[in-house]
Amino acid sequence: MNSVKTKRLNRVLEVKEEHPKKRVGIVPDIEDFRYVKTEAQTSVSTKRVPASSNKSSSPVRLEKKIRVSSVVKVEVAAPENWEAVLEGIKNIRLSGEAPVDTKGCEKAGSLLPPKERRFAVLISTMMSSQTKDEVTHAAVERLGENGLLDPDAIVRTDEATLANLIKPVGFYQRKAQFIKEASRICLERFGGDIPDTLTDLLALKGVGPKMAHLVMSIAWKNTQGICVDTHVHRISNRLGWVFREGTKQKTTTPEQTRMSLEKWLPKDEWEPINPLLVGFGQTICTPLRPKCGSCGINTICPSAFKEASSPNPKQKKRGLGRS
DNA sequence: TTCCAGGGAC
DNA sequence: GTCCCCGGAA
Repeated sequence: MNSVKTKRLNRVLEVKEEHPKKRVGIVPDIEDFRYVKTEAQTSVSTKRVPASSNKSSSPVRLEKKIRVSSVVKVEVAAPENWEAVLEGIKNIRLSGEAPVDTKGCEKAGSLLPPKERRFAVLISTMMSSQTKDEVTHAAVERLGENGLLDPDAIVRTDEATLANLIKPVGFYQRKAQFIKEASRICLERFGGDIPDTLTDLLALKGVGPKMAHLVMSIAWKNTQGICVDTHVHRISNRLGWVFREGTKQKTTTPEQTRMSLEKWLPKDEWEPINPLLVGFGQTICTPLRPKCGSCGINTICPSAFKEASSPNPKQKKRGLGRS
């Protein structure tokens, strides 16, 4: 067991040594955009830029600005028992079906040639947030039937038509707009293919860290980071797997969770951890009233029965009126 | 009726 | 950090 820890530390040290800490490029079109080769921390912000020199009628334009900054990875010991916990969750997942198992994005365009398949994965991913997998899948099918799993065709389709086609997916109007714009960028800057780096994916509106990592994994088979969604975020905290930088406090955002997890979780677990925890979160480790009683790791989980089936203690006030 | 999810805009 | 987008689930 000591060997495990040693191995882990060696691994981390390795990362530390190869850390180049260099700026390697500036992406055109986006002002003041710098990134480093070693992705480690991603922040996304928007910036106001004058739309054009002299059009008083047009408002300022917003550019999405991404900065991937490097941080020195420190030696972080893996959580006690993490292997047993992970193993336990894997066993739980083997014995039951979870919605995530009847997948979505992974299967998108699986019959298509590589480039077309990648595009289908991107579009599928962009549509999938807050949307059941079956609904996303159906929308992808509908696009395919209409010859619209193709950036060129999408660019030539008007937004309302596109929105109508994908309609049952969540936020379809907004997504139609983002998908059209992403298609244009794929054509203009990537020869009709999808971006193959995290940074370029993040530059697409409608693609945030969660989806960007998912696309890198699925479309390019090149896992750059952990795809952290609400389930991974919640469960990692319940397990005591993640902490805010330099503290022992829980993380408060999925991005903090991602960085904290990546510090110690072996890389070959990065891709499978998402479907694993998502399914676990859908069936057992639910946001509200987790089913600790029937959870196979309730003897080793630090949060077992801690927030059990008591009535929702949340008393966060919503905006009750106007001021 | 309220809550919730990724991401954008502010 | 807060609201908004849609619609389904609690």
